[in-house]
Amino acid sequence: MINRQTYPDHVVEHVCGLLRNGQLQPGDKVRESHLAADLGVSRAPVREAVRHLVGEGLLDYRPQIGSIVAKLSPQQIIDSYVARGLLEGFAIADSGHEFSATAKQELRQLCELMEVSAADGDDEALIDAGARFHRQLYGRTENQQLLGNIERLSNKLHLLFYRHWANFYSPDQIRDRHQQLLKLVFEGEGWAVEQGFRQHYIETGHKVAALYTT
Amino acid sequence: MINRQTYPDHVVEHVCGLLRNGQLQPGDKVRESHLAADLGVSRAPVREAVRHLVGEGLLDYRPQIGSIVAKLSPQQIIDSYVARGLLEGFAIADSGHEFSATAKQELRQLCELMEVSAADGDDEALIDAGARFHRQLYGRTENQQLLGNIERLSNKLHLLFYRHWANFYSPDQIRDRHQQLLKLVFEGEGWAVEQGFRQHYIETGHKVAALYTT
DNA sequence: CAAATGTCGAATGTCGACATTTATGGAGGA
DNA sequence: TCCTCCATAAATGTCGACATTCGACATTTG
Repeated sequence: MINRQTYPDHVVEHVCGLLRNGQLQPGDKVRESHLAADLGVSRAPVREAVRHLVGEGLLDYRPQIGSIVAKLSPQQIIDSYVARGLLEGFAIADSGHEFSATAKQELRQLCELMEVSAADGDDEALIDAGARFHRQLYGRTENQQLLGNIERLSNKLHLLFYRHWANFYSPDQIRDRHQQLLKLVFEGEGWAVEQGFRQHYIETGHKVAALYTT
Repeated sequence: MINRQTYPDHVVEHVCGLLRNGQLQPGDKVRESHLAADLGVSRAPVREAVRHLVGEGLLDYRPQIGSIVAKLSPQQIIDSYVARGLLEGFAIADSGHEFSATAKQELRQLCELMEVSAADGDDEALIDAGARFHRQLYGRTENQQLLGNIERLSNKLHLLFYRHWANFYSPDQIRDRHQQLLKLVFEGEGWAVEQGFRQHYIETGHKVAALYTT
């Protein structure tokens, strides 16, 4: 058995699941005892999982009080997307090797898939295609340190906000925006690539943040 | 009491202290029982502290085996410094407000202080001045998300490698390198600032990594 | 003699219980 | 009616103990 699955991992998965299906929403209290009871384990592994999620930025934690699902302010939302644009843009611009023809083809197909999914109103497929699109790009970096940071941030934003960004643009716009990014990437001008992705995420960040200015 | 000091915090401080004074070195095993015994607490808070340090990247962890002080490969060292240059450069270039005259003055004095400390062979003062120099720069960002990432990375590199970088350059070079960075920052060309800091850390990263190619 | 195997000690993984702190809700008084 | 205070309940913080797993050494076998 290569990767031994310990209890804390299960708990983390469980909480992520609750976040995904909306049973846990930003601001909700996360009670260790409840998680422990639900999963039939003691609080020790649950505490580890919770502390892990706190480290990931998915939960906010205050000693003696407990933890709640992270509730980012509009500014924090923007900041997070800015940071992601910075990291992803650099990762892509910095990854040395060329794209194979099949890799380019795949990425272009993902743009089409996004448009089709959006047109069909299949948010899940759209979001999944988007995630794959971006991961195929930033995943090319050989800088594992960078990759880890990107994935942490990506996962956090995905779990907290994935519900929303499907509705910001028309199917056409979604395809065009991502095709434009691809054009920058394939042309290979580092600085332009970085600027492009920064802008891409700044815009998304502002749109998401606008939903939380109540 | 604003910030309640819990046991795990003490343990984290303790481990960081051991890293600072060299009693813990990369690759050393970190035993929960020993830490618990040394600090007179049970293993529960120790485990939390260890998991926290794992999240910070200071410890490597393998289930059922335990954790060791992170032992970065030369490539990982370079990657980490590249990431830091990326984050710090952007944070500085992106921070909007101008420098006050006193702020500029303070930064220039830190350059001088670094030179003097290096000339005196006072590594501790040199390292401290360097840390303050960089923190005064990147700390100007209002992007808390970014700041958190920078400080995590900064702290990690500091604790793992602070012993070395004092010896890479002559006192003159140290002062000149940092004065050059200041010049870029004060002139305010965003892209040049980012490039400058990236280069600064790439060079440092390669020098540190070279020490670990045994 | 080398390699595989069995055994033992030690460290981690998990548990249940207790101590401490916080939040809640009601009783009492202004 | 509203505020204050206190009592109660519930959640977190910590502890000690047990179960399980890993690593190392001694032993056996080819």
